[in-house]
Amino acid sequence: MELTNTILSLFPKLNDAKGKDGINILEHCQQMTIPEGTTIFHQGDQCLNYLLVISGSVKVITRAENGREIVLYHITSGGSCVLTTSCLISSEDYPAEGVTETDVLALAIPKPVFEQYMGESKAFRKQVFHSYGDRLIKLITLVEEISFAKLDIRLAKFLLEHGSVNTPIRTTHQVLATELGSAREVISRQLKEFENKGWVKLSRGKIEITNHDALATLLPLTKSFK
Amino acid sequence: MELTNTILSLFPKLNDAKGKDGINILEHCQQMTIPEGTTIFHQGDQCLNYLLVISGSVKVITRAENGREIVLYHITSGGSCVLTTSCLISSEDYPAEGVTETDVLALAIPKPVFEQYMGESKAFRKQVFHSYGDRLIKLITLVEEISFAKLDIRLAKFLLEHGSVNTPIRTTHQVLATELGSAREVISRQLKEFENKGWVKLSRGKIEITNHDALATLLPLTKSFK
DNA sequence: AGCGTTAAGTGATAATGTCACTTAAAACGC
DNA sequence: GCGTTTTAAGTGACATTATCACTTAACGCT
Repeated sequence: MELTNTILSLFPKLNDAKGKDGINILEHCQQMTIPEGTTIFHQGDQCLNYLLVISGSVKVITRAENGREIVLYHITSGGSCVLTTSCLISSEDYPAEGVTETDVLALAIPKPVFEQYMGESKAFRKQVFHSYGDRLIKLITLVEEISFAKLDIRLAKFLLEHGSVNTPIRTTHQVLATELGSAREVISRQLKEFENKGWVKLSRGKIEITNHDALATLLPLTKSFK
Repeated sequence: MELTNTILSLFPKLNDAKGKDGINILEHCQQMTIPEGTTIFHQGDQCLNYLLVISGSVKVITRAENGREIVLYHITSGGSCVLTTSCLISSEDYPAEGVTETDVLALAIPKPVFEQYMGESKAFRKQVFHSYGDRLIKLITLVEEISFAKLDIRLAKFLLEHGSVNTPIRTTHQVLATELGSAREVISRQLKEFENKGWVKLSRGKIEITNHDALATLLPLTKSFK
């Protein structure tokens, strides 16, 4: 079946995730389609499924009292929601909120099935742990960037990762600010500076990169940039 | 045995962590004593054991190129090092460094034993997952605090959590700066302000809280403060 | 074309970080 | 005990980022 192949290419480990009964875990999953803009979890929620994202994107954010937000990470094709997983087990409150950024196709593994396969399939455990490790590393990298990296550098990095000379970035300054944990005005000013230098061209809801190399010279030649 | 009881009181789940052979996981562990100031892991290390901390404290930090550091979290009695665990499985580079802050007594579970019990003991899995969830939540909270909370509030919170009117805090401004991801000068000035208001009394290497309630009024009445 | 909505710009000010120092306290060596 | 070294803390000037209270501009709709 076509979908099954897609799933297996995204989560190769699942292929080997067979229980004692020899039944592949995929037989116990349920597909879900979630429309854009849905809050799939927020602080204090209980969670009854282990979620694997087949297509689309979920952003995980945390919010300050004054309404400022910061994106912690995105869950895209092949990712799983470790935060809800952790809540499957530890049931602590988690201080974050997950919102679909696009329509999302996900695979839901019910809690009892999840627990069964965690015990029975080493491959499945590996899959789950891998996701955890990824998130931890992403979060640590985020802390590092927020604490140490200057905003112009982080902004340049974001622009280069999300656009190029002939593919403009379609987003608002507000979204960028949330993505980088800054304030809209700060982003606007920084972008304006880039524009004054002739590195980008701005218009409402759109940022065009006009000088890729100049932007790239801002970036440090370190681990954090690939 | 006395030590075993200590261990079990710290990690109650381990008591139930028996393999198929009925042998408790504790039989396969090895005790380690690690002197203060030892770097137990740093970026790129491989790790061959799952580490449980029995006594003492390990700080996990990340460092900027310019030498500034920030403490990500501490592993104390009853904690385990999920970062090395994640590297037990996923073997990605982790962007952090672990240093013992005191002499540390730890239990090392060799990788094969770890994997065996992960498969065989639900209790052990719970224990491991719980640690993971804790860390994720701590890191998310840290991101939130760094991004949104003002420094005076974070500093006040730290002071109240680590000292009281008759138990002064013995530490340097530099250590505090690292703990809060700020710069020494900023901490010094902020502390000086507190001193001018009569809330604390400063001397070299020591901070005495003289007005607990005044400090406490800075803190917001939210989730992040208990 | 006019209106409401959303995106972006602006100036003033506050908070925090950075740099290049100075000053002061403790620790060490003899 | 006293000078020397090391470490901790203080200081002023300046850069960066955040916040606030707006204004201006672009777009989508009827």
